[in-house]
Amino acid sequence: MKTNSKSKIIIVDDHLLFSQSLELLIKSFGDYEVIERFENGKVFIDYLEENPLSEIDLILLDVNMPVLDGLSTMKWLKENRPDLKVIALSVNDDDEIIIKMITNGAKGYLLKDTSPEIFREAIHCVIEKGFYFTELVSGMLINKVNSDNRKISLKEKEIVFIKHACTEMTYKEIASEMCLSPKTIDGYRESLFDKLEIKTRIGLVLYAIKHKIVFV
Amino acid sequence: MKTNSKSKIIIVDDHLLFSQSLELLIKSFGDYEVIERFENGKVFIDYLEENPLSEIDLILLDVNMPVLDGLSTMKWLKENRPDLKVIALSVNDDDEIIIKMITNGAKGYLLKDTSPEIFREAIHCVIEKGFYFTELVSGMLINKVNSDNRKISLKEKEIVFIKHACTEMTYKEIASEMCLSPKTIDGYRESLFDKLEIKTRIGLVLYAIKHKIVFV
DNA sequence: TCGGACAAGGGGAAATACCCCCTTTTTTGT
DNA sequence: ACAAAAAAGGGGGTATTTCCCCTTGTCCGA
Repeated sequence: MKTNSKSKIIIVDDHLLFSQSLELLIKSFGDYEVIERFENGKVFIDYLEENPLSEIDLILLDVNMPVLDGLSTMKWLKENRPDLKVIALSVNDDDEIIIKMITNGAKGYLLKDTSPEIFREAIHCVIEKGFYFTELVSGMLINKVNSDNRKISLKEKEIVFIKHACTEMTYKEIASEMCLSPKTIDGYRESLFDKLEIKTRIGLVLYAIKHKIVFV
Repeated sequence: MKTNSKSKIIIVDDHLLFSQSLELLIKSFGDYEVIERFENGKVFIDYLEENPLSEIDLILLDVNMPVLDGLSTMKWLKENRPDLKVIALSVNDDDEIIIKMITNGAKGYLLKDTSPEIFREAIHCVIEKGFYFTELVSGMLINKVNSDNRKISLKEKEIVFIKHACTEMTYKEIASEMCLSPKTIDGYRESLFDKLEIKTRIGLVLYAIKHKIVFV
């Protein structure tokens, strides 16, 4: 039956203007229909759990959303519904997040300034062939597998310390806040300086902001 | 003739998916037509200069764009075409930028997660009555006029110093970089701490990033 | 000629950065 | 199952940097 019925698409995006408009754009292509729209990952997952048998050919998933964001949603899908095909949509071309979305199973990653023609081709491609990657994304994948293998993994305590370090508290104050001796805090500091290749607390703050450990 | 012809709208947004989709949404309302779309302020202004007589009822202006952003475009419009009505569209509800867009003549400010119904009402309102402000924006305006009158103005040297302070250089190194005595730098530091109500260099870094003096 | 900005400096307390050291628990490899 | 190896927490001491207050001169515009 699939050959003569339209492909079923779901949109998950908190920008209502965008998601409703996008539905119209997709409709105008003629080959697809938007069966549902959700404004964050949470309500989308709720829907999937209540309707496990609903037929879905493609999911258009926004990366930046409140409540449950694109990456977390992607992780849930990888775990629970790896059968579903997802194209991630985003305004930013941040290396990290693109890699993460793809390693968690996204079949495509499009920026929102993509032209409607390419968008249409990507939808077609993913539904028919299973994937679609732009040059931007392919290039990034090649770069990443070649170079960035030494992954810096931060432990929970370190993250907490970094967040505190991004305030005007002194280390002593941070220590008492975290119920640890100032010496332990000094140990965290030193090992982080070493690990992150920085020399001052300023460097730590810049690192934290760049890697979205803290928000400004 | 205006009463029985559709209102003419222009969209300026670099997200092609959004802008093309939005055109469809606006068309679906029935009362409006999108006569042009541009992907940044620069090409839009070029168009205005070449077609100074084109009839435009409303401009939907994205705030975050490459080449020439929403605010700069708004300033140009205030200077050169104050007759044109603009609704600013944005994903972020940053106080500063909202205030700036409005003080530069925007007749409305909508977040992109606005519902299509409110969007439609806003368009209607601005074309007919001249303005439309959501509660978010009104509340912000009231807050701002009441509280934030003391403007913090930074001098060029101070800006340069702040940029250097947002690196791992010591104050001594900054001094030699700026060809000043460490003690002069110390003076800059102290007066800034005072002015910006901060207590540590960390606070200065956070301030600089928050106010986009430096970028991460 | 007064005030105010800018530049420079002295002295000192506090915080930060950088050493080398120790014990206890947890994890891991085989 | 057991030893080896990390990881987590704490300690002493020192050098450097940051932070703070207070003074001196100069130049410039009102």
